[in-house]
Formats: sequence, structure tokens, C-alpha cells
Amino acid sequence: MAEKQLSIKEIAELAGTSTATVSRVIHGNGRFSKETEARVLKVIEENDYRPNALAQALRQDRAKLIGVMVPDITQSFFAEIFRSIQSRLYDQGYIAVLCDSNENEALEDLYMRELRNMRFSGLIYVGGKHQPTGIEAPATVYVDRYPAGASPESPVYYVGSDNFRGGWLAAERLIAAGRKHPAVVIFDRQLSTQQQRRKGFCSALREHGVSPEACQVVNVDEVSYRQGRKITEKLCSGTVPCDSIFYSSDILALGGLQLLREKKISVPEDISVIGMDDIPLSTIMGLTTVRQQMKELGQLAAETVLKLIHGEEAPRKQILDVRLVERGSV
Amino acid sequence: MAEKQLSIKEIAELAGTSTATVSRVIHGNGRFSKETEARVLKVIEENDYRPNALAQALRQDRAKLIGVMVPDITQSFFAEIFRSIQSRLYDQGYIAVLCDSNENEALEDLYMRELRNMRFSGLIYVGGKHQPTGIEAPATVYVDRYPAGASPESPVYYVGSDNFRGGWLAAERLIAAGRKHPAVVIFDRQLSTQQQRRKGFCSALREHGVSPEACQVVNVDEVSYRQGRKITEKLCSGTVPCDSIFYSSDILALGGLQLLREKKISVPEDISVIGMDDIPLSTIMGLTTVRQQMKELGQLAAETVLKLIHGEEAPRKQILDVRLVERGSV
DNA sequence: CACCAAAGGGTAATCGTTTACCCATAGTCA
DNA sequence: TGACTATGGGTAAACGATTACCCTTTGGTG
Repeated sequence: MAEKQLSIKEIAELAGTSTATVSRVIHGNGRFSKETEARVLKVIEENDYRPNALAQALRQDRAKLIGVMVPDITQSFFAEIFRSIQSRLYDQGYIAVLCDSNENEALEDLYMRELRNMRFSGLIYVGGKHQPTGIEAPATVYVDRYPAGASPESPVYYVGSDNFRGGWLAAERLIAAGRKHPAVVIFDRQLSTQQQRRKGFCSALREHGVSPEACQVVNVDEVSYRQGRKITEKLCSGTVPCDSIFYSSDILALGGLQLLREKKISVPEDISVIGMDDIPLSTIMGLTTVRQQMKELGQLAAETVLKLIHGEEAPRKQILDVRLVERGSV
Repeated sequence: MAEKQLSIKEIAELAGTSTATVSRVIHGNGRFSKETEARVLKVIEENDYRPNALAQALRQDRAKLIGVMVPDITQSFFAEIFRSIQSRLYDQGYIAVLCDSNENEALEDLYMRELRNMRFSGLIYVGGKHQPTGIEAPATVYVDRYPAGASPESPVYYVGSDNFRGGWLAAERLIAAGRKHPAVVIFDRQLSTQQQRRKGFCSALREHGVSPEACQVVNVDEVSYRQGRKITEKLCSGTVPCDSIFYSSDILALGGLQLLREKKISVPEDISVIGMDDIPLSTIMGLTTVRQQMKELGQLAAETVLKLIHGEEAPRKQILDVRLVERGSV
């Protein structure tokens, strides 16, 4: 089996035609008779022939590669999205090339150069801060974070969750639990996702007659369990009263949960905790959270980038719904 | 900046030489004078020229791509390893292509076909069960799990942790804590890593005068928090006494920890718990565990595959040390 | 002076596709 | 009948690099 990959020339010879005809049959475009087609297909089948991807790409100056840029693949939120992207792209004959930039813009640019040198046909930019420099990516879709540089004049394709609603749902839930002194923990004030969550949260408070002034907004400079702990400790020992916390990421919330546990501060009696994302771990830890549809985000992103590549129309902005998942930490 | 990628022909023209000379200068092999070299390098520099990866690969029938096959990238153990592989390979001008097989052998084979069609030059097979079929991978390194099909006659290159010692350390620690009725939770009895951990664990018990019969060995059919919970519940409610558990993965252990907490079974007073891997989450959860050097595993794997590609000698089997990390769950 | 080797560098074939042209045959229509 | 037009399919030029050959010049050696 699979002795040696044949070339199109050899296939043509075996089928008694020219390479042009073989190529036409493969792509179903050109002109050929039913009989010729059958003959060629048979030979292809028998020899398990597949066109050399490199030659194809060289000729067309486009490889069937799609870059997927993520800030940190060890975060299950991104990993989950990547999986779904990869699987969707694979179905369409495209390879997803994961680039973990480690939240590092310089590294991002280096990866972009590499992708470009490979003549990639599209880019899915997950959780990125800036628009990649200089290099005009062929087809680009932003996922999760809306790029800072985007504006009505330079629109982008975006797939994300309804972050505003996420914040809103979290606030509503805390209010329903009778909480009066909430706090919000966000990652980076510049990020669109974080901003939206905060805004949604504060709007809901206002709506329900809770003064937003009663709400502390603090931020951390990294999404990690450690930072979740740290900020929670600060909130607990601060002078401002605090009876509930909305973390803009489950990772932060879980770190916080752990600290509260150690401090013997009982959840949800003394403090209510609510997260966002709903990573697998949250189920087991009993964290109430706002669920993002990770799988769907990835799928939609993949589909959108493929549409762009094929020159089809695609919506500029696709927002998926979020949902409150009750687990007992509120 | 970066208007349009120039071709070697254009570079040659600008430098007043032939493409052959440019190519020679780039690869530093052929024959050329100092002056020519300087002239060519200057033009390359000025135009930010980089050889078209596709053309290069087509010509040499080898692309600078290395497949990295993992069973589940959402597990931070694998994600961490991938990161380190990717970064090391990138330094040497190679691109890591992550393939998440979802523990699915059929899918693995499909990815292998794709990789082959792209003329990949190497494969790092992380946590894989079987040796990829048919397709003779150019240079292959196995990480973590030792492939089932390997034997002295068909040796493979392997990078892994000292799993036997990992089990041993865990057992020693439990014995030191005065535990008499340990249990071991492993994933798949067929996997070399799991076997070794169990063997190491049991050997240490024997060594310290604890009869291995007193030790329950149970297994789960998936590495997940959920399975960790489930098996722990079973262990607690069984008729066999059980005062300590060694989980062959932190993910399982954390699931167990959570269940014990809910059941108000106090850790470490009533039951000691010890995991393996030391994923980031374990720090925060206070899980005592046996640490694998993930970063180093990835790095070593990347270096080894590069050596193989370059036709250099490389050790067949590289085993990294593990270390007990005390955190209070024992 | 004849011969040879080494240094420096150019020519062109090649890798496996795609595709713009070109050509032959047969059928249609005025 | 002659002019056209499908229809089916072949030829060969790209795509951008690498590299086996070949050529020229220079200098050394007998």
C-alpha cells in the first residue's frame, strides 16, 4: 500500500491522456467526456493519487493553510475553540496552523511572516489585541476579542459572544441573590470583551436600582489562577464591603474560589462568585458561570474564513448568545 | 514596506548575478567571492527577501514542517508540551503543525495523510497509542507514551519521564504519611506510562513492607475531571478500606479532590491524595503531585527530531527525572 | 611553453501542478 | 458547400527554488 506517491504525469500516462485532462477531471471544471472521466477517476482511485499540495500551492501562489493565532493555548477556552476550528477546516481540506503567541505581539508578527512565506490563505485571530502589522492577511476573521484598530472605516470580520449580555446576566443573578456590594474583576481594560462585560454588568446594576458606585472594578494583568487568588485576597481585605464577585474569566474565578475556601470564607453564604466562559473544570468545581459557546465560536469562525476565501458574502459581525449556568457558587 | 515578495530571479538581477549564485550565498555552500557575497547579502537585506518556502519544499520534496500529534490539546499537560515544542522548532526555522486527534486513531491516520501530502520532515507523537500506519514518517519521536508496537527489533526514538520513579515517589510519600490502604487510579492499562507508574507504586509498597494486595488498582476510560470524581466516589463507598489515592494524572486527582470536598471527607486527614504531572491548576488547588518537566520534554523532543532530520546521532531513549511537589493533600 | 587545477560563477533542467492556447473533428445552418 | 461553433483534449509555459554541469580565468609547475 501507498508505495510511492505518483505524479499527475504518471496518472495521465496510465489513463492514456494528458496531464491537462487529469487536472480538469480532478477539478471538475474543464471539458471532457464521461468515458474519459471514468477512466481517469479509476486510475486515481486505484493508485490512491492525491495532487502534491506543494506543487499546487506553488502554482497558485496560495496554500491551503489557515493560521490560527491564539495568545495562550494552555487556556482551555482557546484550546476548545482551536479544536473546533481545526476540525471544521479539515473537513474542507484546509490545514489549521496553530500559532501560540504567548500574548506577545512581536512573536505574533514573526509567525505572520512565516505564514506569509507559506502563502497561507486565511487567518483566524483568536483573542488577539492588535491587528497584525503590515502584512495584508488574505482573509481574516477575529474571534473573541475585537481588534483595537478596527473602526467603521476599516471594518473587520468578527465572531464573538454577547459579552455585554454576559455581564448583564451575571449582575442580574447576583442581585436576585440579594447582593448589594458586587465587584468585577477584569483582565485588561483595553480589550473589547472585558469592556463589554463590565458595561453589561454595570448597566444591569443601574437597571435594578443598585448604584454602580457601590461596585468595585478591579483588574489583573494576566489570566491565571494565581492572579485570581491575588485579586480576591485584596478584595476581601479591602475596606470597601464586598459580598459578591464577577470574574471575567473562569480561570480567575477558580483561583478566587480556592482562596476563599482556604480563608474559610464560605461560598455562596458569605460571598457569591460567578465566572465567565464555562471551561470544563468549572463543572466539577461547582462554579456558577456565564457560558460561551466555544465550539460554535470556532465553527463559525472557520466557516466565515472559508467563505471569505471563496469570495462569498459573509456577515461582518456574528454574535453568539451566552447563557447563565447555575452551579451553586451564587 | 513589504510591498511584494521578490523572487530569487529578481534578487539575482538586482545583485547582477545569477540565481545560482544567490542560492549559493544563501546556503553558504557553493563557491563565490567575498565581494559577490556582500553584494548579494546587501540586496537580500534591502528587499527583505526570503526564499519561497513552497518552491523550496517542492524542489527538495521536503517541507520544513513537523507534525505534532496530540490526543487532546485541551489538557494542559499536552498544551504545555506543544508550546515548548513549537517555540524550539520555530527557532530552527521549522513550523509545528498541531494535530489534535481526539484520541481517535482513524483521525490520526487522516492527519498523517495530510502531513505526508505536505511532505513534512518530521513527526512528534505526543501521548499516542499506536504507531501511525503505513506511512513511513521521515523522522519520528515519541513523547510521553511509548508506542505499543515498538520492540527491540523495531526501535523508536522516545522522550519521556521516569514514570516508574513517579509511582515510586508517590508510594513512598503515602507510606511516610502512615497510609496502609492505598489505591491507584490509572487511565488505560495498555499505556506504557500508566503501567510504569503502577509498577513503580507497587514496587515501593513492597519495598516498604506493604503488601501490594492491600492496594487497589482501578482504571478509568478517559482522562477528565468527571472520571476522577466518579472513580473516587466508587473507592469511597466500596467495601475495601482506602485511606489514600494516587491518581496517574492531576486532572483525575483534581476531580477526586472536589468530590471528597463535597462529601466532607477531609483531605489530608481522612484521605491522602496525590496526583501526577503538576499542571498549573494543581498549584492553586494545593494538590501534592509528582511533577513532570513538561517544558523540557517538549524541548528535548524538538531537538531530537531536528537531529534526526539532519542525520545526526540521537539517543534512542531519553528519560527525564520527576520530582515530588508537596502541597498539602497528603 | 604546455598542462593542470582551483576558484568563481553562469545555464538550464527539474520538482508537480495549472491553464492559456491551440488543434481536430463533427454537427449546424444559410 | 462553406463557414461556424461546440466538444474534447493535447502542448507547453509558467510558479520559485536547487543543483548537476559546463565554462572562463588565473596561477602554478614541470
